[in-house]
Amino acid sequence: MEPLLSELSLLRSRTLAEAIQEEVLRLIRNGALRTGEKLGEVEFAAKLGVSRATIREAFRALGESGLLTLEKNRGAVVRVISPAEADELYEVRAGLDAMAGARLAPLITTEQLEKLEMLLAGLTDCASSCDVAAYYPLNVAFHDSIVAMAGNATLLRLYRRVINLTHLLRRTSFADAESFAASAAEHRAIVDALATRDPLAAAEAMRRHVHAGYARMQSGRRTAAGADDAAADTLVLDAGV
Amino acid sequence: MEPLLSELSLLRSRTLAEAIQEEVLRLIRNGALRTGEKLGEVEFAAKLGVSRATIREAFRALGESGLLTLEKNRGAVVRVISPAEADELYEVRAGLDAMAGARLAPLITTEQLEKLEMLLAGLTDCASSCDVAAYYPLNVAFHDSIVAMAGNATLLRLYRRVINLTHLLRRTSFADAESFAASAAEHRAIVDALATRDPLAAAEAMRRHVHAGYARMQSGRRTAAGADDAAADTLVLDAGV
DNA sequence: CTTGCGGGATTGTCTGACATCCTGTCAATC
DNA sequence: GATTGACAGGATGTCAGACAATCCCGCAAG
Repeated sequence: MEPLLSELSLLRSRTLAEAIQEEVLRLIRNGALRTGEKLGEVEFAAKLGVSRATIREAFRALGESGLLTLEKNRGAVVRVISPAEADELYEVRAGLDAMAGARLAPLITTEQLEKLEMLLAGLTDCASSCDVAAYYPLNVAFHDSIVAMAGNATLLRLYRRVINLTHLLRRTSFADAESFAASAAEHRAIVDALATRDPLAAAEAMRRHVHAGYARMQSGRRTAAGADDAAADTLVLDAGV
Repeated sequence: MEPLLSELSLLRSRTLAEAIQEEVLRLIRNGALRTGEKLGEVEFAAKLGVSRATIREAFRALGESGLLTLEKNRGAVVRVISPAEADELYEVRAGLDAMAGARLAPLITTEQLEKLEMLLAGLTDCASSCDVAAYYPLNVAFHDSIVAMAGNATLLRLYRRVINLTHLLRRTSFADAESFAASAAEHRAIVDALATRDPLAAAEAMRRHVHAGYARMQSGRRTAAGADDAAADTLVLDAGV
């Protein structure tokens, strides 16, 4: 974790606790920290080269954001999300995405449509070459862009919070070209609906995509059950939502 | 063994920082802390009888929750919400309420309907007697109950976060019986729509109510502009949303 | 009026300390 | 053998104090 320190000393505009907060989020996102894992204060402080007080500030913020579970006298663990909570999470996410779609559709500009088309082109490229590793960040950017374009910063904040929580779910990639194609088609449908400028159509396209993606993720996990080895753990990919 | 546990369990399960967090929220809610007010660490630590470290943990969590704005080397201030952000906030709230309504309508039980009817009866009582002080908490309870009944804990968490943010807005009460009546009618419409068990109708009733309530709040503030004296500051009431 | 310059106040961060609580172990007991 | 009790070790909750970096404000100079 030496690279963190060099980065920290360079970023004077951020507080140490904030930097650590982001670092933990990064560690969760890329799978270095896994669900249920315990984060000892002294251990973490030593590893990151900061004091316990700073670590505790970061942990408390992460607890408030829902990424960590803090229990008194028992420390912090990476939050465990039950299947039921995952359902809830994706239902809420579908609702937020639908909101963004409904808001954006009537106001979307041609530049924004072009940007989405560009992202979509990248997505279909990755899909056709089955490059799952490249697909994931593009997919995240695609959805984040739509919500950001909706022009409601409060909505964007909530959306990103929910997205961060979804990173706590063990992500499974779809190896089959079929799922790739379905995901790509849904993305296409979203952009088309936005181009129509019809709020309801855009909202529905978004909602359908999230639900379908979640369903793909669940079926993917179901088929991948048992093959839960180290390779699967380092595989950090989304379900094509 | 119950009596002892009541006090002990509170201290055992709650950390000092968490208690302070709630205390600050309470102070914001009842108007003791006003928007834009600065919270000095040492001052607050002395006032609450805790150390700076604990205060900083609480402040960081509150910053993450959006109630405080933390700027490096500049301290914490109660977040200031611009009119544009207020618009965003209520739009998001309308969306969340609509989600809850849509989810609850098909599954609502008769007991739940009865509870809502009871809350509604209390609301109309307060409305007819123009008891604004009693109206506010009932109103909050009414809406919170609906979202809680929706059975999506994640949604409820997000909803409460948004509601907490709305507490940062200077609330203005409607003195006129007209607004009272409108609010009561909308609540009636919500319960009726839920009783229908039609998701779309319930969602629309919720959404309309939030938007109408926000409009009432804005018009109330507009007419109350200028009469912005101490009495108005201590008046902690909602806009009948 | 603007600019530049202290100096006090506040924040960021660390160290060290101590009481309390949790956890795992091991022996005593039933 | 399972349950209980006691105990040591480690982790957390909270505090006090320290110090550098930074901000803020007033005042003098231009």
